[in-house]
Amino acid sequence: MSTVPRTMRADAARNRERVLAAAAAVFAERGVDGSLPQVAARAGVGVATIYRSFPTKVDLIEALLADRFRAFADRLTDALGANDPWEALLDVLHATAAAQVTDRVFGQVMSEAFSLPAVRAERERALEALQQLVARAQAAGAMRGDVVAEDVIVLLSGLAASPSALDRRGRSWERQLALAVDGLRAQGAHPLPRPPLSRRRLERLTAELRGALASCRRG
Amino acid sequence: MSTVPRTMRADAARNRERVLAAAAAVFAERGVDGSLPQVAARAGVGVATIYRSFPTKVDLIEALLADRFRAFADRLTDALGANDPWEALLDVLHATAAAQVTDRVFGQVMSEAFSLPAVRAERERALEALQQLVARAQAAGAMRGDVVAEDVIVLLSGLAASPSALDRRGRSWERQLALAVDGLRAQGAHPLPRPPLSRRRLERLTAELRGALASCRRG
DNA sequence: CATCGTACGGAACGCGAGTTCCGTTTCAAG
DNA sequence: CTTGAAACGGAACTCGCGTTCCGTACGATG
Repeated sequence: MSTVPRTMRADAARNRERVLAAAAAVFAERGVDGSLPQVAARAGVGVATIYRSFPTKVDLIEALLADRFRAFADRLTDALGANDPWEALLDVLHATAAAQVTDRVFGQVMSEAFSLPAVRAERERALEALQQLVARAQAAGAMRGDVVAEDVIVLLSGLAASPSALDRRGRSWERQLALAVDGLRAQGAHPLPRPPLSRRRLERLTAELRGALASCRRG
Repeated sequence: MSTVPRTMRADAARNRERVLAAAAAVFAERGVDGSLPQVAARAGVGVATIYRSFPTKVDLIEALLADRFRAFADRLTDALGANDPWEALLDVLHATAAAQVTDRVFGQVMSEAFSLPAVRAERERALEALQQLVARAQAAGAMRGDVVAEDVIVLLSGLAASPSALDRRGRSWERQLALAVDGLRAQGAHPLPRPPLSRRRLERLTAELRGALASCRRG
């Protein structure tokens, strides 16, 4: 009867990192449509090696997304300590949009995989910080009073999915963000029709938006 | 030597219409991810029958999209005759967003396939009418002066790709549209960074956005 | 250095897509 | 009604995906 080794073998650990790095690059460029053969080739590894660390493609993507959502939540939490909550919110929106443009899979996840189990904890943390930040920006009089955190999430999702998100060089997503931000200001706001998407409904809708990840689970 | 028949056979014409109707339904619901087996089943027809009218899947989709873009261009052209250009623009935006929510493939095409050859003519017509309408709304003082027609297209694309577009029942896309529209008003506008996407670059970016249609061409 | 078992790469599997082939059916002209 | 061509449906082909299998190689232990 052999003892169970407590640590991974050296080559296994090394390959796990290689796979993660390659996956980050491939999914950043191609989004969830990036394929495991592509990841394996980029990592200089066989496909089966991926499966030794990640049971399915979705697990691999979730591992990457957890990081992105954690950074998002961290930015929001940090912003809560700022003097000017509105300006702090704008900074977070800019930084997050920039991350979405750089990382296509993160841009997609905002609208597609918002409900992935692995990112649930970070998503909750992010939403709660965002709610507080929105409330403070509204209390400061800079932000219109009739928007909620979910509206901001939907806004970011749309921004990431629009053509301007692909314009890395021209950065025209900054222009679209500025346009959208002007719609969030208290100054000159017109009443909004319809109630906002509830958090629960937002999760349900994002779960069915685009079949890419869902069909992975099926197959 | 036989004479070439000038008209289609009766059953062929009937099946062509059935295929178009089924394709409209399937692609409206599933977007470009709808499959030809689904269309064939819905039309009560074999897959090969589709290919007798449409050489490839993309040709079938383009046939549907030409209609949608024509309606878009028509709405814009009609709006040019209105008394209040700003209100007329808002009506067009609302009607178009509603069409995108109802027809998922039309929503996707705004952001994915703006550059399809078959819709080129209608797209040009739509853009030119939109440019005029924007100019008039700006001249009337209701619309901010630093936006261009391409900004509006990008805005619609983002709206169609956001989770709120799936909320058919709650119609929360109307809320997001109202939010975006407030960003287009002259009142309280803040200067925009970056130049807008040029029409050419917009076409190029939408051509590569999401590989769904592009990969059809490849395969 | 020997050896045991973990981790390896690449071939193979199943699936569903878009597309094509082919024997059969159906339309319509004579 | 006959008959030839056009159109039919569904099987079959190719492709790439996610996933699994298996003989081989190599890192860790004594």
